[in-house]
Amino acid sequence: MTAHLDDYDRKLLAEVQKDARIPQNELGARVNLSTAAVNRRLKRLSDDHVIERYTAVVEPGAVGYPLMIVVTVEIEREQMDLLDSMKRTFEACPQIQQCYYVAGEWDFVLVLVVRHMDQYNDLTRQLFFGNNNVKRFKTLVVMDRVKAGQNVPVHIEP
Amino acid sequence: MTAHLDDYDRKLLAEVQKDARIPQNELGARVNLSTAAVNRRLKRLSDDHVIERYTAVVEPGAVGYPLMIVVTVEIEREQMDLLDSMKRTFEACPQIQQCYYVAGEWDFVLVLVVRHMDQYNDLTRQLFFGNNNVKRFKTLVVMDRVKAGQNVPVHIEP
DNA sequence: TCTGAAAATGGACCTTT
DNA sequence: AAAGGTCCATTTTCAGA
Repeated sequence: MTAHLDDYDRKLLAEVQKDARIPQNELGARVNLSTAAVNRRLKRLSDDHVIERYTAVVEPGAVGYPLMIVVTVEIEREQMDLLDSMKRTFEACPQIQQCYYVAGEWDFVLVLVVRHMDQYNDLTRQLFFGNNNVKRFKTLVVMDRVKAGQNVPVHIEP
Repeated sequence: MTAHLDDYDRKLLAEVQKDARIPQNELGARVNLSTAAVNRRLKRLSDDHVIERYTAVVEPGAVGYPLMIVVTVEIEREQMDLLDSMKRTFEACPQIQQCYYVAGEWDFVLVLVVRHMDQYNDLTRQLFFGNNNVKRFKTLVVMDRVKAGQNVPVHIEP
C-alpha cells in the first residue's frame, strides 16, 4: 500500500506542502535534482495519489466566516443506512469543513466555519435537533486556531 | 476587516480551493473573464491574504501515517504563560496537524496523524502525561475521514 | 482588453547504474 | 529496466501599452 518513497520524494513533499507554487527549478536546487527529475517525481506522486490534490487555502475570516466551531456528536443507533445518510448530510453541508467518524466517547467530530452564532444555531436545528438519530452533541467554540492545515510529516522516523 | 469580494472573486476562490492548478485562461473561461483579469484578481487575493497560501495535500496513508486521532484536552490552570508554552509545544509537534484552543467542556482539540498506536502512546506520554498542566484527555480514533479539507464556503448566503 | 516577453512545465532523447 | 541529465517545444504567467 505504502509507496516506496526515497529521500528526494520526502524532501519534495515537505516543500510542496509548505508552498505549492515553488517552481520546479527552484525545488531542484533545494533538493539537488534537475528540474526534469523534479517534474517526473511530482507527476509520479500525483499519479500515485500520494499528492491528493493542490489547493488554495482561504482565510475564513477574510471571506466572512470568522467563527470556527468544533462539535462532538453522539448518535442513537449505529445502523448502517442511518450512518451513511448522516455522513452524506454532513458531507454536503458547506459549513462543515471536516467530518470524522470516530470510535470512543463520541461518534462524530465536526469542524465548522460559520458567519456568526445565529448561523450556527440554525445549523444545529437542521443537523442535530432535526435528526432523531442524534442523541446529544457538544459545542466547542474555537478561540484560537493554534495550528491548522493538512500537513503530514514526511521526515525519516520509525 | 472583511475584504469586499465580488461575485467573480467568490467564483475564483471556489475554483482554486477545489483545484489550484487550473490555468488562468481556463479559470477565465469558467467565470467569464480574461486571463489577465484572472491574473490580477488572484494576485490581489494573495496580496490581501484572502488566499493564505497554496499547498499540496498529501494522503497520510500513502506516506506511512494511516492512523488519525482526535484528542480533547482539559488543562489544570488557565494561566497565560502556561497556555502559551502548551500552544508552542503542540504547534511544534509534527504529528499534530491541527490544534484548536476552545471554550466549552474542553480546552484544546487536537487532530493528529500517526504511524501506529505505539507512536500515539509515546506521544501521549510526551504531551499529556509528561505535562503536569494537563488534567485529563480523551482519545477519539478516526475510523472514517468522511470529509477533510480547509475549504471555506464562498457562495452568497446571508 | 490585447499583445508579447519571460518563466515554467513537460516531453524527447540520450546516458548512467 | 529505472532514473538522471540536457535540450527544446509548448503552455502559462504577468506586466505594459
